[in-house]
Amino acid sequence: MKVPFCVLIGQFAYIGGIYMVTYDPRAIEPKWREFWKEHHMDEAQTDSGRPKYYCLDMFPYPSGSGLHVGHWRGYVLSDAWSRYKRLSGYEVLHPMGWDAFGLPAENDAIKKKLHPSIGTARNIANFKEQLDRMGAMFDWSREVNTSSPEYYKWTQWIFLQLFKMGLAYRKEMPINWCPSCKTGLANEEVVDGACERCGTPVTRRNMMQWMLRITDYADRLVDDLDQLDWPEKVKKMQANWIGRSTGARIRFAVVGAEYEVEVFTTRPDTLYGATYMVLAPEHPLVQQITTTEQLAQVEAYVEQTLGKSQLSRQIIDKTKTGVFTGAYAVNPINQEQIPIWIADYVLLDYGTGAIMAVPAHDERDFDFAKAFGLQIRQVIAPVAQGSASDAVNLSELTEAYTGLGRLVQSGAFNGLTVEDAKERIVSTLAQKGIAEQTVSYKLRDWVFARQRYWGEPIPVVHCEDCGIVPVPEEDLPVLLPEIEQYEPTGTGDSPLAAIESFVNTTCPSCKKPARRETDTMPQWAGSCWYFLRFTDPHNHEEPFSRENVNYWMPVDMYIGGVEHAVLHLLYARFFTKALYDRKVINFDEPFTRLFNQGMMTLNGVKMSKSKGNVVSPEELIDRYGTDTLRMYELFVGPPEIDAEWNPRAIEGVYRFLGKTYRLIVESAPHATKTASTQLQKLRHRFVHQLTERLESFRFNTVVSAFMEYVGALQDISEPLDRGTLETLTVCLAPFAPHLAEECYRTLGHDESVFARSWPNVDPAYLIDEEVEVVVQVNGKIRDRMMVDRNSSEEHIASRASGLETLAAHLEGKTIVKQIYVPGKLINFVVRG
RNA sequence: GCCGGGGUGGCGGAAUUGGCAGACGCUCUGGACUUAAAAUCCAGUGGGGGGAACCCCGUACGGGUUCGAGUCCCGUCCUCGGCACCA
Repeated sequence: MKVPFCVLIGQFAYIGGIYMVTYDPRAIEPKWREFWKEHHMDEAQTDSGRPKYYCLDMFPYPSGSGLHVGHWRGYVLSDAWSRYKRLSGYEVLHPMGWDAFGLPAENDAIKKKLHPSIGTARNIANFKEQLDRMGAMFDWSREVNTSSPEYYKWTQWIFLQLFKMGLAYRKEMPINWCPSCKTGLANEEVVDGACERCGTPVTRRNMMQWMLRITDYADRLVDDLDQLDWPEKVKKMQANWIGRSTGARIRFAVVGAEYEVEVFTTRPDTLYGATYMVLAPEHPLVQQITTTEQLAQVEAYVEQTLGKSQLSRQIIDKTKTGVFTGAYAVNPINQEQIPIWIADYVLLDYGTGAIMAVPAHDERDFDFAKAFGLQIRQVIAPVAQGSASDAVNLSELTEAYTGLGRLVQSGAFNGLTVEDAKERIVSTLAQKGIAEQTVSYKLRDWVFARQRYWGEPIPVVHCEDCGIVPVPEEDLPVLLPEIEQYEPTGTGDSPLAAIESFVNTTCPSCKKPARRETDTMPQWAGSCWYFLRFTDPHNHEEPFSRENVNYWMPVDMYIGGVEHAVLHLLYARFFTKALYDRKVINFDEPFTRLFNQGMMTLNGVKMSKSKGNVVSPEELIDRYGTDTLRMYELFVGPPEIDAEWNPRAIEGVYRFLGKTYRLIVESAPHATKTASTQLQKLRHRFVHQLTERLESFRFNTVVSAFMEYVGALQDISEPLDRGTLETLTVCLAPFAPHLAEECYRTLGHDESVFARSWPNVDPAYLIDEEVEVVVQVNGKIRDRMMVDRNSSEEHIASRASGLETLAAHLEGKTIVKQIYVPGKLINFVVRG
């Protein structure tokens, strides 16, 4: 077999006797990454005079498995957007860092018997190299690492501010406990009753816990969502999570005792229909009101409930169980005596942990009443639609009626609408001091402590005399000790509790011996404020200077996965609001705009190392180059939608870039100075369309716009002009930056293509003198014709109706109507 | 159960305000170049009918509004997320 004669000379290949331009990304890409680095092009300046733009990626947890093409999606998006913003005249801050504390590093360390900081450092180095090959414009001079003492010193500082504001407190309470991770969890970390991280069903465990009073901010966290340019879906998820509902607290006296049972209800209008009450089994009143006859049964039931996991209590089995306490309460509206039950469908930590049960108008109460033969009394009658009277329809209920209507069997309140009755009944009771309007939330305070090693030590000291004493700010950071044994103890104590040299200290206040807090902060702590640190990452005096933080913040564009819709994004908003209240910063929302990129799937499943379906970028880069992979990631589908990896389709993008490169390089030597009208029109239309698609984040169609334009340029026989070639090059720069730099030099420039600015559109070129008008009969297209842009409707109608192609459709019929959409369409409506 | 997103060729997807459905890419077929291949280029590619010009059907399904519906309204099915005994 003969070896073909092929020599590469720069960008030209000599193949079989002719010179051909070849696109060889391997020869192009590394040198431009060097060039950008050398010229510090990725670093954001505060004194450039350009308006600031802060574009942020959700920083990664540096896992051992590295990046796959799914991770690329968000990073490519943010990089293309950042570069576009830069070309559009902004000074762009686009930093990157590491969310480096957390369980996987710790578990991995235990397995490999290697300190977590070592594995973490190695993973970070690997991630950084991978990100580097992406050609992304990250400002590495601002890199942060949440597990470094220089960083977590300030995480601890922020904790102290929260403590001083009364937002951090300790409380003994049952918390979610993951038996596998051997640590407490926040509510947000429990998914379907199981640990979000490892899937083990969580149990309840009574523990003294550090808590953050996020519920104090519930109203602001939900109200301020309105001002954010976020996906509606995410805003709704947060609002649902916070779960604000307005209702009333009503107190019922217990018969023959001094106790009162307070309930929360959103339906005070149904008070006459309350036929029994239910307390959560853990409710403190249970022991006091239970009669001796019922004691054994009640105690057994309480024990049974406490033994149930959250999973089986709330998710698997919703059949109603419960026990009568033997006690009765007095309904304050009609003095009726109703039995008090306990049942596990009432949760201790929502509302007051007790309810008035209205089986006729609540599905759960209905099920319970049916199961235990309790009375069901209808007090709301649906009002037939269109009926003006308040005619009632009192039929036997087969299910709870939860709709609107008017009150019946409700004494003086009969006939009122549900809405009116809610107010009237509460105000009636309020006058006697036994009820008031109130608001309840699903959001709970945040369990802010983990019993693990690899996290920020909580900077407080326990002193026998002074109680809980914060570590003085000047003594921060409280360093995580270098230790040999960091296995979780499982006893509820952190591994730090076993380190005498760490635990034993002196009280900052009275100087007597004292013990350090040994719990660490949850993984979310560091990510609650990293976006602030990026604005001033090397500050040793404070977490950030006011000047810098207020200059760059808030983040203008935040890009990341939707999996953080509630957790991280809610916590970060809470920290921001608290710091705003502490007057540390002058804004109270961190992320003005949020974009959630879709996942990358393979065989319909989310790409992940554990599922064994990852596609690694490395070999793709070797084969096609970074620019091709970048553009493919954008082309694969709408950026917010999950996309299936298609190994074939990347070829198309590669072909396109090769074509583009050849077009520019081959045309450059004989590019004309001036452009024909045709080329001008093509160019301005292209830029117009491109910009529009870009601004609306339709990146997949951005790539098509390039393909169409380059295709059109190839079809043109005349030589291309400089303006066309340069515009195309500049426009390509955000997406295929290496290729754009290369082409820009070929076009004779010495400086970076990013010194240019995004091209303007001259609207004059968007208008055609001749336009195509679609000709329809009864809405069906029968022909099209070219007409002068300024033609009158009469002219167009007469020309169109005379078209040969229309004859058959108009013959023997009368035109009863004519619709004309200027410059677009004429439609004849015919009859007969 | 509740809340949200989505259903368009063989495939990924376009169609921004109701106005040419299927842009762009992949796949496949044919052709050019080549001793041959790769690469590249050209043509075709929703279904059906016809020799042809053309005609009919077609955006999950069933209705409706409209001169005109992928787009708006009502109902149904499927699918993917989120929440889930939150009173």
